[in-house]
Amino acid sequence: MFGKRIKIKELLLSDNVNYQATVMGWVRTFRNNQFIALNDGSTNNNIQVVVSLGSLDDITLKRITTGACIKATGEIIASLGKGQKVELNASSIEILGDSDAEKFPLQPKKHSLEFLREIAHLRFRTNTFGAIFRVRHSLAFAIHDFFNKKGFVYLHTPIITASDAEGAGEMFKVTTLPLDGTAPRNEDGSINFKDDFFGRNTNLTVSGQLEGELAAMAFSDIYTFGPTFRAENSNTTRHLAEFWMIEPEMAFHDLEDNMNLAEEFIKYIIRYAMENNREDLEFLSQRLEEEEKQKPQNERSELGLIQKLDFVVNNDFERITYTEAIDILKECSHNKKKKFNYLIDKWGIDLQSEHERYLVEKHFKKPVILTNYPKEIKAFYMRQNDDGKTVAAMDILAPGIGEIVGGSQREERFDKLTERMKEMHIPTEELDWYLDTRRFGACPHAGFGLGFERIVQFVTGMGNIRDVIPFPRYPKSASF
RNA sequence: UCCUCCUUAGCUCAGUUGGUUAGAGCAUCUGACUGUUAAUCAGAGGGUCGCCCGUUCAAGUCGGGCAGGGGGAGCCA
Repeated sequence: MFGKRIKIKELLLSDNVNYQATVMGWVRTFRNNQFIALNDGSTNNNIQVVVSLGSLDDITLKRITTGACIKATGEIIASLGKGQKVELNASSIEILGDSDAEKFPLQPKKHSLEFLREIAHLRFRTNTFGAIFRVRHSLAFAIHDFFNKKGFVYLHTPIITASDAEGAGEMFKVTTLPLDGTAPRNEDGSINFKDDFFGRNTNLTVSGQLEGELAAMAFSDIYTFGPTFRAENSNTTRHLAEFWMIEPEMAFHDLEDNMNLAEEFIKYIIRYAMENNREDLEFLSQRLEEEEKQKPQNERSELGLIQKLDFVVNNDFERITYTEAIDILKECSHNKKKKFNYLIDKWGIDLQSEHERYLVEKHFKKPVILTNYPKEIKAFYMRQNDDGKTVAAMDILAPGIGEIVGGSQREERFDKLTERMKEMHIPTEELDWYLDTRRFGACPHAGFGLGFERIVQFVTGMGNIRDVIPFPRYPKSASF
């Protein structure tokens, strides 16, 4: 049996000393030919492995380099130095994997996030990315935990879909037809998919919502949590071509129920990370603080990362309607002084990110839930309000990130839904299976979608979404 | 896709009005030292200045194009 070792997290958690232990991990630094800072990914903290002078031959000593993988056995003792409570006094050290110091790109120094993105396969071995991906794990776990406790069914919606009418964005095509121009064609010149693998045009999913609604009409409460694909040419710090999305769908919920659940959900998963990843968040908080010091005073955020999360968890989100938001924006001095690139003049326009940021970061200084948008700027499936102008939509806007959740009460009335689909040129025949939910036992229901990487960004304080997913996919980039 | 900035050693960056042999810190290698905390000290190696074209007696430096990257915008989660 090889794996008989103690994880560094467990070892550091206890103050016990004077016992034999074996640790395995990767060398972060090797100081003084004597002190190894060893990390195994279980925690951001390293165990100090002490090699007593003359106890190792020179050849082995030379192989203890940054990045090398080693197994160390010895006695855990109270540290003779400052900076750590306990350390391992090595009686034997075995090199499990060498790491050529001249070639290993990670050095015991600060690297830029841009450089680390180019070596994403190795960046897990840094403090920052170790912390990020442990937090990401905790958030993912907390999501399942939250819904499971509430009796939701975890639904796996298809990744390959035949419908391209979801309207959520450009889609990636899925096909086994040849790309050399010899694919079969219809008379009008378009590709004939009859002989394609699925016998029809298929794409990667942009949302599992429509399928989620089908299941909610049987289980009452379901959620999806899986990868989603958008072929948009988006080059920003908050968009990916492949990202993970959480989409709960609840029967017997109206817009208010929906908002309540979304707010409770966000607070739950943040709280979970704060309770289970304290050290990682403290590290990330410190990292952010140092990054902020580079910025001019007026651009720095008022709260530190942990303070910000504390605040979000302990305060109610602000809830206002689209109409109220327009009034606030129209009357604010920022608008009157013409400081917006897009000035707010009339009801009905879509809010730009500068407006959302103003509301969240300047006006309310907390997460904001915006409701009841004009129907013209929202999707076909959102429930029409009695005013004939708005739909029961809600977006949750978070400081620094912008839109983090988009949701709505769904239009359960068959006639209203099909009418709206026709107005918006959504082919009803292609979504006939979806309309069956309205034909057979329809009920008021609601749901929302939450971009997983966006919440990971929010909790870790990372500015670029490409740094919170292990191997980011975006235009012109699909390495690893 | 649009706007804008950037690209010089393995990494982070200096490099003056265009002018002789392009620098620093860290990393790496060699040696010294040994209870260090990104150890310290001494020495050494390391460059097609992103690529192509142009202006000029002369280009890391000026102009154009291309590529890659950052930030912002749009689309959205």
